[in-house]
Amino acid sequence: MEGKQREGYGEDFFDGSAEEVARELLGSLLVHGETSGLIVETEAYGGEEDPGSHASGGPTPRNETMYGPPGRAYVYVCYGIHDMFNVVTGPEGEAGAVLVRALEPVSGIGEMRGRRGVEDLERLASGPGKLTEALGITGELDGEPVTEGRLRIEPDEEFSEERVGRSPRIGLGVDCDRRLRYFVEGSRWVS
DNA sequence: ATATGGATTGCCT
DNA sequence: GGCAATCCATATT
Repeated sequence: MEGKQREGYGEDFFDGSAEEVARELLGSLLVHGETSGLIVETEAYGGEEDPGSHASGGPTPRNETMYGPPGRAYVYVCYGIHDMFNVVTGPEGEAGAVLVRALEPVSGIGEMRGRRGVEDLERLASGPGKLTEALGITGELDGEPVTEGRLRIEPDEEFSEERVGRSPRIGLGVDCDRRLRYFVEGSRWVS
């Protein structure tokens, strides 16, 4: 055998609820070109019943990707400056997504440093806007599958329950009770 | 047609 | 710790 390529997840992996997928994505590898990082922090966003979700007001041109098939990238601009990377979850027709908030840099670190203009490893991808800049992810990738192609999510590490921390989601003016943020406890790479 | 406010970051005091 | 930067979808007139 040669050219052994790591298997990515299938579309069915992302077909569950945003909460399930958010938990399961911890320890997966996010890959774009030569650059990649281990996912150490995520947040779950639901559909119309979730006041913190972009889909809380029903379908609009902006959030239409969230209603599409699972396993696609949902990328949008925040504060007019930063791109945010999410993966669509749940069945087509139902809105749901998981926001990836932080990565542990794995490969292409020189390229990431160049894009970020930062040397410090801990500041390379420890935040939702930082990791998209580090990996070169932009709105152009909105709707792209992460199961195949240039942008992929692959299985890598597994974190046991006691290593997984939870907290309310960050930066929302609503829903400060539910703990829909998942992160690797004690990781240096969390935002 | 115009006004508002973010799923943030980095630089300032 | 506080706040400006900066774009566009969405709400309001």
